[in-house]
Amino acid sequence: MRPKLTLKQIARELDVSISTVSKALRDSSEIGEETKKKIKAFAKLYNYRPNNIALSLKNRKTKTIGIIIPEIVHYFFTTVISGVEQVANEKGYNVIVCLSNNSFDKEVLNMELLANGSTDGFIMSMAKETLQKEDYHHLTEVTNQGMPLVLFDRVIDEVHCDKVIIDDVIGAKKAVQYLIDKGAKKIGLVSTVDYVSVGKLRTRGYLEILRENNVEIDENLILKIEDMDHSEAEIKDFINKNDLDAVFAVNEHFAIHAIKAVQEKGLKVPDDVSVIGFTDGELSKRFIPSLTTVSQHGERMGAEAARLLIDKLERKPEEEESYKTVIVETSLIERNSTK
Amino acid sequence: MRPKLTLKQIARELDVSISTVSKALRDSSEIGEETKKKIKAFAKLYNYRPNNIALSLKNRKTKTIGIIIPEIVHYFFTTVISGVEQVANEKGYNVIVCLSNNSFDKEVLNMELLANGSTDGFIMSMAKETLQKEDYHHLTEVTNQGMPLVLFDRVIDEVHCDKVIIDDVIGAKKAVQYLIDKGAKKIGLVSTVDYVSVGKLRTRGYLEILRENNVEIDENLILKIEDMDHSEAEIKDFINKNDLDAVFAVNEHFAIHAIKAVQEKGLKVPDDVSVIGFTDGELSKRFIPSLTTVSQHGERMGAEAARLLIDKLERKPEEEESYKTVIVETSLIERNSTK
DNA sequence: CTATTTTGCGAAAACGTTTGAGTGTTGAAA
DNA sequence: TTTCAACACTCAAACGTTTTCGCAAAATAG
Repeated sequence: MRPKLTLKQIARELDVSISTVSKALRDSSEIGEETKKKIKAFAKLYNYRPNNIALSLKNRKTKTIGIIIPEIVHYFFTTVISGVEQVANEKGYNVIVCLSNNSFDKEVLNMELLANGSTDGFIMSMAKETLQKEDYHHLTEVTNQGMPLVLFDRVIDEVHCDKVIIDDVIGAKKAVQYLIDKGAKKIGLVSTVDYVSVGKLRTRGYLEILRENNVEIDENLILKIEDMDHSEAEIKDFINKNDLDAVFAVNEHFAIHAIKAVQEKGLKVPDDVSVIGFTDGELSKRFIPSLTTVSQHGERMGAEAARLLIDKLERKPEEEESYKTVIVETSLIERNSTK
Repeated sequence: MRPKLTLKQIARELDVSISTVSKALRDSSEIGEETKKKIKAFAKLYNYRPNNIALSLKNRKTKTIGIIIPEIVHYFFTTVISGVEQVANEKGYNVIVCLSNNSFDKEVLNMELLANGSTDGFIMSMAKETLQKEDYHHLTEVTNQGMPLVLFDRVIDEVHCDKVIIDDVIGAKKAVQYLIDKGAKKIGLVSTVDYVSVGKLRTRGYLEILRENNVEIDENLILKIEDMDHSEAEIKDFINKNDLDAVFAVNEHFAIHAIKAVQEKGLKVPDDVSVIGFTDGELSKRFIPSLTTVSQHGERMGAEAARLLIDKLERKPEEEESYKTVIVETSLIERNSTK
């Protein structure tokens, strides 16, 4: 076992000072050609690599981006990570992923941990519990310390920072308009409770577009799922009770449960009932019938978020502070669950 | 903007020395009660948190685990990460995730990056390209430096380290035996090329169990997919050419393509043809028909890997070195793609 | 009232790096 | 011969911690 080589060891070995070694390796003009050559050869031979921790301490930056997401076993978030990673690596940044498991406490803990020197900035999507509590002190805390923060997907107005979101309202409108255009009259909505901002916004899009098309709004056609664990039963019940032409579900999960429920009711998708989901994940592509969905382009969101964060990190201090909100367009992907 | 508080600043503010502050906060008996109280109150008021980077440098350990995986947009890997995360956090460790995108170069780069002080050890699954190249110098490099490494899923014998694998052979045998028990005579295999070790092992299980049951092996019933991008067409062709009772696919992806192909051929799953997959992902659960699969228990694998790694990290230096290979049992999950 | 112990605190080194300032030697110009 | 610049290098401080050691002053013992 050979421990890591340090400048000090090289210096001792070659009988020069530590600074000489450092300067030689950084090709400083202060050091003579002979010495440089010797030191570089030695460093190469023994595969010297500077210690990142020491560099971070010295430079007071880590070249690392922290991502905090509610859960990783979730297609959308992994595509976002993928997008962040690509841009980050391109620009010489590293990525740390932490999970909040949708818990407020763990989110706070993770932020504090990473904020104490581990990362230069944050990209995050807020935990459900945090949204419920409306306690954002940990976010303002880090921004007050001068650490840039980019929020994506689940964002809130109260926190001042860069944001990357999709046009949830427009996305929902696109979907429902599409159903209306196909002749649907009774369009059901399967959404989440309102403190989940995406649920709220998509619901708004649904309501707005119905109004714009002069379709009367029937509260009975709107289902708001509180508890994910019982979503299947609730959706089944909802589908059975109502006689729908079409269903707009705010996520994949709800969409396929709706399809199952329709099929179990003895009806066909898309012949009797059309179903549209939100989020373009594995399931949507592979399910049979494959799902027509509003695609969120997670990878693009991640890339945008990374770009925003790195811009902030590399901004000259004299430049003026300003916060942007980037809206990544959604697109409707037609597949076989609608006709 | 208020920058992070340091010991030095507290010391200056309260007119004591840095060491006094440090000791007071660590509740050393060297410091008088009065002074301790004063310093602690100040630190609490201004929310002092020690700088992790400085601590890492001082202690020469980071309390961070690096995970390197081929891709993150992949259910199995995310479950593993989830498992690692749980155990790591329990034991006070942080997790850094890096992606190799199945590229050898990126894998090497990531390892070097993380090895230079960022992490105390590695948990990884090797990139496909690395397996092809059979170049493991980056792995031996880090282990030589005394950094513990735990390999999971895609492992190789040449590297000496802890490993977490599933009993691929036994898993495959379980699946195929199940098909035989159900009366299948002509059982097709959809596998990968042999340098992907899991493909090789699952193929071996298939062959062994056929032999044990005195079923003659027909090479025509074995398909080895080289190029994932053309897997769909290849599988379709394979299904059309052969008149099978059942199909054993080495992953979800292949399994659902097999189901599609069977259906497009005008046959029914599971009535005419049974299909079993490997890996229990979202697709398997939600596909219709839902897939009977061999579950890999990714979360359990991640947890085991984390435990092995942390054991190594916290091992006293005098304890003897030894490498374990933990085999996580697979289990057959019966769903609707077999009868 | 001296001698010794205890108490309370500070100085300094260390982790590995970078960098501005300082130093000694050489060689050439004045 | 003096002066000065150029060269090639070293010193030391800094980043934020922890920890060993040393040293006063106060408290106790004799």
